[in-house]
Amino acid sequence: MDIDALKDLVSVSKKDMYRNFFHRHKKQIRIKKEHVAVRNLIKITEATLMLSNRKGFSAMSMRDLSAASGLSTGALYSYFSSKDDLLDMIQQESLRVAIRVLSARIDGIRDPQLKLAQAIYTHLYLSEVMHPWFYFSFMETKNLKKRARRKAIEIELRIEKIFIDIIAEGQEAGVFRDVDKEMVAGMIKALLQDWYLKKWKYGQRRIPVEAYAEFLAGVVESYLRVTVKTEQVDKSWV
Amino acid sequence: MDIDALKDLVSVSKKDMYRNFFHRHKKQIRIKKEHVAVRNLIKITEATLMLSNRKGFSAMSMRDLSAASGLSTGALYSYFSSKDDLLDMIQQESLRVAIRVLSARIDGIRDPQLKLAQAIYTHLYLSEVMHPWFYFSFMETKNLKKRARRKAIEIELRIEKIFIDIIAEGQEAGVFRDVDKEMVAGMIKALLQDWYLKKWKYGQRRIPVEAYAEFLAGVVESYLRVTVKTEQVDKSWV
DNA sequence: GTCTATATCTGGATAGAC
DNA sequence: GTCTATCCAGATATAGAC
Repeated sequence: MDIDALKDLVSVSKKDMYRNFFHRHKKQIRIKKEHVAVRNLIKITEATLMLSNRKGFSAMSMRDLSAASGLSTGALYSYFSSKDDLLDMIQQESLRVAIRVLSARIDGIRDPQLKLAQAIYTHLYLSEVMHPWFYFSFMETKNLKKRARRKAIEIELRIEKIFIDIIAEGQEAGVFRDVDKEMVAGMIKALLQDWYLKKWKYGQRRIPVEAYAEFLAGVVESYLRVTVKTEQVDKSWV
Repeated sequence: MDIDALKDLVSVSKKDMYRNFFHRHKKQIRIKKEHVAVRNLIKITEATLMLSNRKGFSAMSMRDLSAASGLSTGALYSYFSSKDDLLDMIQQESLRVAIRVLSARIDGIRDPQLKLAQAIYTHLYLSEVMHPWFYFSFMETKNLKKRARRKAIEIELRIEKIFIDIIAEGQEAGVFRDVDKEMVAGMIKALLQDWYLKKWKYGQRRIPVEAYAEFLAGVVESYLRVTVKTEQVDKSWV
C-alpha cells in the first residue's frame, strides 16, 4: 500500500487539514485571505517540523525558520505571536487530528476484536501519514508551557482511554480475558509510539507499516484471547 | 522494594560510577584531584539532568547550570570544553553503564527463560535507579552532533542485540516459539522504554516498578511460550 | 581550582518602508 | 502582506585576579 492509499484510508487531506488549522487559529493570525494564509501555514509548519525533528524546536532559530520557509522573520510573526505560540499551535493540531480520525474510524463498530484491530491499524497508518507531526508532538510536549502541557497530557490520556474502553467492552462481552485493561492499553500505546519514534530502525530493517500493524495486532489479540491460560513465571531468583 | 535495594540489585554505586566517569574523561577535564573532580562532576551532572529533563538541554543556559550546580560558569569550563561536549559525556556514560550492568547480570545464565526475565528485570530496575539518565539519553540523542549520534545509535542497537540473542538461544533450545526475534526484541525494548518515558503516568496510577516488571515479563513469556497457538486475525475490513 | 568580569555573538521580536 | 533593518536581552566562552 502506498502513501496515498494510506491517506485515503485515514481520510486526511493536506488542504483540508490546513484550512481547519487556519480557521481554528484565526484570532491570532493577522492574515485574512484564506488562500494566502493556508499556503504560508503549510510552508511554516513543514519547515518547523523538518527543523525541529532534526535538532529540536528550541535549537531552531527564527532565522533558520525564515530561511527554510521562505518567509522573512517579520512575516512569520503575522502567523503567530511568539515562538512558543507556534509550538502550541502545531502540538495542539496534531493531537486534535489524531483523536478526530481515530474516533471517526472506530465509531459504530460493534465487535470488540474488530474495533481494537481497527484502532490499532488506524493509529499506525495515521502516524505514518503524519509522521513528522507525531514525532514532533511526542518530543516537544515537555517543552510546552505549563498550561499547554497539561492540556496535551490530557488529550494523550483521552487517546489511551479509547483503547481502555474497547478492552473493557471486550471483557464485558466475554471475548477478552480479565487482565488489567489500563496496563494493556498502555502497552498498546507504547508499541504504537515505537513505530513513529523509531522509524529509522524499522526503515533500516525494511519493515513496512502493514507488517508492523499485523505483528502488533497479533500480539495484542493473542494476549487478550480468552482461551490462553497464564502461568506464573518463576521469579525466585529475584 | 525500596530504591536502595534496587541499587544493590543492579550494583550501581554513585561514587564508583562518577569515579569511572572522571577517569574516562580525564583528558578533557582540567581538574587533577580526583575527589574534587568527582564532587563537582556529581553536582554538574545532576544539575544538567534536572534542568534538561525539565525543559530540554538546548533550552538550558550555562547560567542556569551555574546557578543549579553551584559552580561559576568559568569553573564549569574546566570540566568540559563546550556545551555540546557536556551533552556527549553524559549521553555516553549512561549507555555505557546500561550495557555494562545488563551484560554482567545475565552473564552465565543458561536457561533462556530465566535469562530473558533477568534482562527485563535488570533493565527496568536500572532505569528506575538511573531514571534521569535514561530519560535524558532518549530525549537528547537527536541533538547530538553527527558522529556522537551515530555512536549512540550503535550502542542502542547493541542493547537490543542482547535481547535478540537471548530469544535466538531460546528458539534453538526449543523453549521459545519460532517468531520474528527482531520484532519481539523491538517490542520488549519499546516496553522497557515506556517505563522511564512515562514515569509520571505510572506514578499517577500507583504502579510500582515490580508490578510493571511482572506484567512485562508475563506478556513476553506468554507470547514466546511454545504451547500457545496463533490464529489469524480477520483483517478483511482493511 | 574557582571566581568575577567581560568580550563577542546570536537569539527573539518589532518598527516602519514598500 | 511582506520585507529590511535593527533593538537589546541573553547566549557561550574566555581572561585574568585571587
